[in-house]
Amino acid sequence: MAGRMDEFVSTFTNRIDGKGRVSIPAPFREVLMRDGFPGLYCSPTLDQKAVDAGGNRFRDAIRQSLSQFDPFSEDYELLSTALMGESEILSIDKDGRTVFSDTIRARAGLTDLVTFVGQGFKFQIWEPSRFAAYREEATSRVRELRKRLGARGSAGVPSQGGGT
Amino acid sequence: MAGRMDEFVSTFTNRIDGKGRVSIPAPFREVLMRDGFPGLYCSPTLDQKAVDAGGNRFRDAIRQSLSQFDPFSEDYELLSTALMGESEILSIDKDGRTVFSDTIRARAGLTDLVTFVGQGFKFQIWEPSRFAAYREEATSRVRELRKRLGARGSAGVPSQGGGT
DNA sequence: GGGGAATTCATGGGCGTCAATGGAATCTCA
DNA sequence: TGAGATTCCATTGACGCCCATGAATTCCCC
Repeated sequence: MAGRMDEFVSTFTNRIDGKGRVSIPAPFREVLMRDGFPGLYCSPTLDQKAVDAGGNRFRDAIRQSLSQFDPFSEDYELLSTALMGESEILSIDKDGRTVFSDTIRARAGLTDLVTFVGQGFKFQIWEPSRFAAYREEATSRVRELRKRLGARGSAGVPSQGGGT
Repeated sequence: MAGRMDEFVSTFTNRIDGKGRVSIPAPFREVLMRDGFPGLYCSPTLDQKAVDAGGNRFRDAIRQSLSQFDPFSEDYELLSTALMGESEILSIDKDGRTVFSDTIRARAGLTDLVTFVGQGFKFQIWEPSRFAAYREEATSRVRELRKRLGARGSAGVPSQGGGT
């Protein structure tokens, strides 16, 4: 897989060892390195049992959305609690591994395997079987969406088979 | 945990010992150190049973928000009384611990555990179970807010499509 | 073109360091 | 002088760092 990428692409599944360590997929490490964030910024995926992660670019997106609120407004309180309070900054060791906190493990329902799903400026962390189910659903929904759009002759949704 | 951060992020819960001492989470100490404030600036959270805390940046934000009011207005009186009058500056010992005043303990309803919630330029001090409830509420309200704004971006970022 | 060497990565284990916590010792002010 | 507070140590458990293994891939040279 060619490097030189500044976005998280593709899906990888790695093992959590006895000490709780997981290797972050090398291509993702490359992106993070390039991004410059000294670690891994993690934030819960609001409507899925998963966790979003990334570097500066991801973090800035969150901060930016907060910045439009008055620092002492109730909205800021709520958002900063939900977004920053629930976020975590994980460190990445010299071997490219990290240790997920209990909170993150619980949130994503992780046991001994983790699936990393590239999503451009961020990636997601899933429990493998849960992700498989989600992907199934997503795929069928896209299929259905295409059918709807196709009926109107739209070129909006590109065709392509299921996936990995 | 990767340092080099200039904002309070994530949530930590520490124990108050028999003498009233609590360790301030190391990452937060790091931020305070960087901020330069010699201690911990504490001010009551206006609409919650909790306490806001931070360094220079936090204190400046309070002043800034006060400055938007006419210094002789009743609003100014009320706010400055609530924000500045009720503020306290706590010291941090060599081991990174502080001792909360009775006022603060009462205001947040603290007993033997404290939860520190990062919120960017400040963090909040909560009694753990009380925070758990608030977090629930915050999360669901953000979810609904996000739905209302119809924002895309599974980053959980409302508006501004935190995308590429 | 093929076989082997060198690389890249994921993974495991041992160990030193640091943070959180508890307790003792010292200090201070009424 | 005594209660509360501040500084100094000690313990323990978590985390970061280094090295080893092994599999899969790439590179290179004959």
